[in-house]
Amino acid sequence: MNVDVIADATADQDRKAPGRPRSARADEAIIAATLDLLASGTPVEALSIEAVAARAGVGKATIYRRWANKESLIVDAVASIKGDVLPVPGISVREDLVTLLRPVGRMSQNKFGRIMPCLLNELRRNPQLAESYRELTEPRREALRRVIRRGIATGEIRSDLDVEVAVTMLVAPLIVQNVLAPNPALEGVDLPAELVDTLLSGPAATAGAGPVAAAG
Amino acid sequence: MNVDVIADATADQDRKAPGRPRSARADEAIIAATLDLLASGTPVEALSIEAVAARAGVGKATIYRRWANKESLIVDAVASIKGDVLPVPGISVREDLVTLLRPVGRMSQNKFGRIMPCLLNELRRNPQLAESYRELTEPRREALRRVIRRGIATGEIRSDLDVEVAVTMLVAPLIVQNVLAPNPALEGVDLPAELVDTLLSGPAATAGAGPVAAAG
Amino acid sequence: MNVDVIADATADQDRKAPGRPRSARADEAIIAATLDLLASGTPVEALSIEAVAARAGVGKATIYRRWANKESLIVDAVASIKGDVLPVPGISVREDLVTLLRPVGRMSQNKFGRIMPCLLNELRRNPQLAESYRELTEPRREALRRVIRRGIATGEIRSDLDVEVAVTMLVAPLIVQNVLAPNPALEGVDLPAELVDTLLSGPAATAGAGPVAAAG
Amino acid sequence: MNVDVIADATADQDRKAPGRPRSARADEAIIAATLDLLASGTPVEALSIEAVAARAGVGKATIYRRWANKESLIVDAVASIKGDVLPVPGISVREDLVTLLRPVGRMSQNKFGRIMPCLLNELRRNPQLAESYRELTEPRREALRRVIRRGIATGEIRSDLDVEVAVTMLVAPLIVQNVLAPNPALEGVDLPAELVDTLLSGPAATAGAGPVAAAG
DNA sequence: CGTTAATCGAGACGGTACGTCCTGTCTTCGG
DNA sequence: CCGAAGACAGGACGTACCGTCTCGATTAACG
Repeated sequence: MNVDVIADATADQDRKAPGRPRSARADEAIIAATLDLLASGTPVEALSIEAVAARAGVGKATIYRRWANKESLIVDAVASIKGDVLPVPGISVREDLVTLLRPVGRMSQNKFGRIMPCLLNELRRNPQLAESYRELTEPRREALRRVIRRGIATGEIRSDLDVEVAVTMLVAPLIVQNVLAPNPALEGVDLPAELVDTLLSGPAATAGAGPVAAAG
Repeated sequence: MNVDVIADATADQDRKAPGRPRSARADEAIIAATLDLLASGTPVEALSIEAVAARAGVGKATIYRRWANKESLIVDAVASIKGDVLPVPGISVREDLVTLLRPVGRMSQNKFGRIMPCLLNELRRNPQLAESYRELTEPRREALRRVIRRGIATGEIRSDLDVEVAVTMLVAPLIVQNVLAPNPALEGVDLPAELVDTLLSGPAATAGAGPVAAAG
Repeated sequence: MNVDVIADATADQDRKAPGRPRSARADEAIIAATLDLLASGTPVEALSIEAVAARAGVGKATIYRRWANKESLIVDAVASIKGDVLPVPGISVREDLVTLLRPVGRMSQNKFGRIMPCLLNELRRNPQLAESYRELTEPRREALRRVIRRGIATGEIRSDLDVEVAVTMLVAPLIVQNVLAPNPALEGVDLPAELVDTLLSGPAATAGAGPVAAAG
Repeated sequence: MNVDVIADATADQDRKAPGRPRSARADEAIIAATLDLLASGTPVEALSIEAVAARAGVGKATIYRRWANKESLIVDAVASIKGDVLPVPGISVREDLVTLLRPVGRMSQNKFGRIMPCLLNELRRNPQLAESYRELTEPRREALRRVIRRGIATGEIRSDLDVEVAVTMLVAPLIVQNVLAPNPALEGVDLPAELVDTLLSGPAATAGAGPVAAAG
């Protein structure tokens, strides 16, 4: 969130600031330039204010007047893309989970996906950015949680599952595979489907008979 | 890989290079200094060759003579720590898996763990570093695979499990939780144990007959 | 000459440059540091921009923004010391000449004298520095010329003398003796007086009538 | 003088050193390379041992084994060119002096002349180089002295002249004009002739009457 | 005639300075 | 007051030499 906007909001909603008001166009141009640069591959550590200012057609001071440092600019830029709406789930629990996970497995193909990987290294160091990150991913995690709970209610999923752990086991492999250190052994695999099957003890659902029964 | 080693390999394995040979002590000092700086918190992007040279007591040219750039120095430095041996697993499959996963959950407490997080952001961009990373983690993954296969053989684990997917579902959540974006909802949880339980015991509970019972 | 001054002179004398103007304090600090280092014995070839920047409390870029290289910085630094005023001459032509030459014979004892010798080697290569040098020495040469012309007018000096050649014959031996290659055979000699006597009195002695006698 | 030769001379003239003797070809190649580089414009301060070694086809250690530093190499290199013989003087004293001075006025056209200017800056700092310089110039000065004394004996030159001062007054202007800081006011002048005329009280010789007499 | 030892070219060593670039801050101008 | 422009101090970059050192290979005199 823009520092001035915060200040204005907490101090005086109605009174006009003296002098020339800040240009909303500049705000937008700066945020857009930041996202553009991140999406076009610039790693966060190499994202220079100078480059952002140049691409936004704005003076460096104009950026520093609004954000205290590079990190908070990035936090705001990231927070601004929260709009990306979520797909609506389907009918079968298994199908719904796979549907929800699939875009995570194709992260490198949308804007959100191209920006995220650049930020991951900063998450450890920057709690605010981590917060923004969580705010962005939370709706997706919540959707997963809802489907899992629905599955438990309908008996499609066993009831002793820790929902949070389950969600993490579904999402984390995709993040690691797509964003950090792709494992060549998993390259051709339809990972979202495999993950769901593995978690939900596929055999019971796919063959009608669990592996133990088959082995017995 | 060291530039000279490359040269030797492509040219002539046996003939000695003319002139004074390169100092092995310098090699070691440079690698050690690099790892020290990484372990002491310096982020990869802020690791300067100048600082490495100073800490190693070495001229900058001595570094540039061996490595073309910062990245390949880091690749070699990382590759050099592969020595960290693995703990030997125990008896019960469930216990063995938890034992193997536990150190991953405590990565921030050993040298390897303090260095790794600094590198993750580079993995996407630098295939060589990614290769080094995989070489380092592969023995740990292989140990997990062996235990899982043993469990399948003894009937403690259902046989339809894709071993690679299972390994990833165990490891990835720990990496994400400890290194990237800790999820506050999982903060107090004994994640290694929860992961193993979620993966292994689920089917047993839903199918009415656990693998242990079947094996008994 | 400062690069900016050049730019202004060739482009537009009146229009202000955009952006923050250059700091006059930095200019002065850089020139002062340069002269300090030269005067304290640093030979021109060992004068490093890095040292100048450090002593001036200035970034290297601030120096390179103003001067393209070390040489032109030195040219400007030298040009800036032209202020050293000249002593006023006395009454007798012979005495006046000796008075004017004496400081040249004691160059190693004043600031100007300690800096000059460091520059001589550069004069051949650097026409701009040679120009600065000439601008600094010209007032002194002009003073000598005036005295010689006065002597010719009053009859104290023979009238066929080429003034420029005479000035050079007085000054060059002192430069060579004090700055370049002292001749041991002239070590104890009061060179300024000897030079004037040799130049002026010679003809008088051979012709039987000294200039003073002629003027008396 | 070569460091080893010194050692041999002071210790034991006859006993041969054990081991492989030093290569005379290397000595010559190094000296020649040094003079080449100096003559081809490289200023003394920019003459790198590395360049000398490269041009001589010799290792750097081969140079440092013989000379303690760059300066003493240059001293020896300069000393090695003393061979340049002097022209023989003519009949008239005035003509002889002009003949002797003329080559000094054309220094930039022979090898000696192209090397000398590079050295002048070092003379102040390096007594050994100054000594070499004096040894090289002394024969020329001595020739001038002899002619001047001959002129005094024959009555062509007045007898009260300090010979050393006179020599300096003839030579120093040429050095300054040709090597250090050429005075534009003297550019078209036949300086050697003018100097001799000015010193020898030209009028007496050219017009038969001294200036004082003419003015009286 | 083989041993011996100082030489040779080559090149790595720890340093220092180079001139460039970019950082985040600051200071001025014109609108 | 705002925007743009650009100077500010600082510091890392990768290169070039410095003068020293260390290597394997020569090479000449001594034994």
